[in-house]
Amino acid sequence: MIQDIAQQETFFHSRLFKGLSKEDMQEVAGFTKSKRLKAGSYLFRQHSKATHAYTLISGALMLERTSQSGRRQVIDFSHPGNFIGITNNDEFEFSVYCLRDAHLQCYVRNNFLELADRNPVLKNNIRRTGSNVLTHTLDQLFALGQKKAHERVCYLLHELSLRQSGTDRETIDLFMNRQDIADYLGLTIETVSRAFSKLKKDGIIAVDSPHRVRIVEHEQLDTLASAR
Amino acid sequence: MIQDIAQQETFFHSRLFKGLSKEDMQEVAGFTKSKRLKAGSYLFRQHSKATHAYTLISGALMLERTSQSGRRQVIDFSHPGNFIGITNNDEFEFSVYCLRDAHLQCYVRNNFLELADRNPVLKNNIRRTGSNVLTHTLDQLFALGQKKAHERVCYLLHELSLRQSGTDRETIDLFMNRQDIADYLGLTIETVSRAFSKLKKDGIIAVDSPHRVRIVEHEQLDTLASAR
DNA sequence: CGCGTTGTTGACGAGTATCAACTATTGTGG
DNA sequence: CCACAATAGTTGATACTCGTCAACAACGCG
Repeated sequence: MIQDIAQQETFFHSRLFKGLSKEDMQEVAGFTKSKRLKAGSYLFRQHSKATHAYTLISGALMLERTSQSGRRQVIDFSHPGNFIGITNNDEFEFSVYCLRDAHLQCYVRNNFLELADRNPVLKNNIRRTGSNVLTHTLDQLFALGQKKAHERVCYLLHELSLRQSGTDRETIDLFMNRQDIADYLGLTIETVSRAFSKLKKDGIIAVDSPHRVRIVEHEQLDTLASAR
Repeated sequence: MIQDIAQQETFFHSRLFKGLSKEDMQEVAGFTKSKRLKAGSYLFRQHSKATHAYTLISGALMLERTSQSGRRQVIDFSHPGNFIGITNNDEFEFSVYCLRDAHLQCYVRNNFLELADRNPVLKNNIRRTGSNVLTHTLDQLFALGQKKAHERVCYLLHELSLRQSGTDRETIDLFMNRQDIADYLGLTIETVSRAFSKLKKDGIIAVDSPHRVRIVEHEQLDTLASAR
């Protein structure tokens, strides 16, 4: 119950709707549906028609892209509050996989865009969200092109630390597995594992369990994350 | 003179203005200026105000991004016909450097966006162009994350082959230097050089001069370009 | 023609992938 | 709730790729 209120807050305070009036929000509510998604299923697939857009209320998602030869590149991980499905194309350019049982707000794309046409605030918010996708991808590009394995892992931990909800920036909940991390950072699972071991040995992080990591030396982690 | 006609053609047949009426084009012309840029100078810098947008008529540009630590990631190379400066943000997320004396069409951003608001065709074209930037970046991400040095070089050659104007898909004009290629592919100049040598030895390309390469085995090149 | 810049090649070492064995964790049925 | 199996993660040995440093070659320009 307390969690449900927190979830609603996440919805209304999402960057996407920041600055919208009560009336606007009611119109949004008119073409919005709630959706539950089980971990292990897909929200939508690469190349499917982009009929809807989504806000993640709770749970965790993963954006991935598969090449012709079947190899996967993980593009991003989604936290509550994130907006998914803003695409300039009519088709999605990636698949969205559910890592943890999720609750989403689901908007009809055409209604959404139409409202955005009339509402400069929303329009601007959407534009900025889209821009952030590109900025993020460019940062990732830099990480893959320039950084070493353990620096890439720091980059991920730094990102997760900033984005996860709640006030605790130290304890990081790794809701993805090692293969997902590897495919995100352009590494193998073994190298990712070794990177964690190295960071642990150097006293920068503490690994409580494979999916629960604490940042011990935040500054050193940040330095490594933005190295090169 | 003949070249000038060709350049005009490039402007009017640009994907950006595809499907626009004569009247629309006249309005576009109203807030459009011609601009010449010397090789070695910047069209605009990262973080500068995005007041204008551009179409490249002739010459060659390079999109790059610099990290806090001063390291450079080349994002893309621009050919005649390409649209530059579509950004969701108010600031540019990258710098644009002129590799070869360029002729550009230069639009006032606000007028441009305002017309786009009224004109669904143009709006759609802009949206698609923006989408292509993301798609391209995602492809590059995949290349950096998954491919080997010589495969990345093939990926670049394949791209250049597809995009360069003219009918000759075999002879490739490398208007950037080895450092630019290295920073685009996340490699060092030595590795890039060795990759060219290997492809030459394997009979896939012929290197007429450092900036002039012929594709001998197109199929093999494509296979390597899309490997993994 | 000499000089600076750009590109190539070689030797070597650091870093990452691969293969394999092992350990920890999670899930399932009794 | 436990035992066991299946899955996920870690560690070690080794090979290969790529980066680094250094020398050399080719090109462009005054």
